[in-house]
Amino acid sequence: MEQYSSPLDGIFQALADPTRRAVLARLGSGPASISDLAKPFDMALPSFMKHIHFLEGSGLIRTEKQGRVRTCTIEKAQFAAIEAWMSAQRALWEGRTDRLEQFVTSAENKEK
Amino acid sequence: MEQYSSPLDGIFQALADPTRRAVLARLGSGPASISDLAKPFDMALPSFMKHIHFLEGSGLIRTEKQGRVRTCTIEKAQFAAIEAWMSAQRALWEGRTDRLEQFVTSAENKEK
DNA sequence: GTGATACTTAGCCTTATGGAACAGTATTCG
DNA sequence: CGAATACTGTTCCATAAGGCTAAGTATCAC
Repeated sequence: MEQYSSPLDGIFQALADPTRRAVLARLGSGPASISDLAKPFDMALPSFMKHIHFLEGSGLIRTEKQGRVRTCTIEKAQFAAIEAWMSAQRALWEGRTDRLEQFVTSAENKEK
Repeated sequence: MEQYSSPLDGIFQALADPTRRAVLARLGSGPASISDLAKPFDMALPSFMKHIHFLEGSGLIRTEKQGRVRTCTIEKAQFAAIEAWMSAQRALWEGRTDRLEQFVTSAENKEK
């Protein structure tokens, strides 16, 4: 039924893990390499890399490799999707039916 | 059943599924029974119930049974946790180091 | 050129998730 | 009472998530 899922699926899924939220918090204060990001975590590098790939797949970060170092940067624009969903949700329970709500809820309906 | 290191784990995980987001959207305009909520979905009721339990476990909804009908209500207060995390995140990349950021990021650290 | 560094790739394992079916319980209706 | 309604409990299944090792590749430092 839901063959085409919303970007929100990946975004919220990415945020559901404390390791990934911590990475985002770290990247909030500027780009960093994989190994710098991994340092605080008691985790094997390939396991950590899965989190990075997940974050990149959700669009919340962007990565670029130069030489042997891959640098990760936060993708602030993607956070707008969360704000939009939150706004639409609030609009619903505040009984508002404005343009933003119409836009976002119709986008949600297309998920199914 | 669900053991999370932070309430945010459960909240974001709950939001990561389109069925559950649709349920929240529906509940935004007022409480509803399980079967009313389930109607739009092409899904067996026990499967649907898992989503309801998940939402209840995350604190995003509250349910109460009267007679044979269980009524679900959205728990708006829980959405504040998301807003708080978003604010903290924005504060980080805007270079602010105010009280809110201090509070929320220290709460995040306690997750581990 | 050798060795250290910084990822990558590829398996493997365990648990969680999202779905199903089927049977059961408890209310409410006629 | 008996039947329909509204969940609820149980079990099963396939796939994804999150962790691990071990081994591979590509730079960079000397």
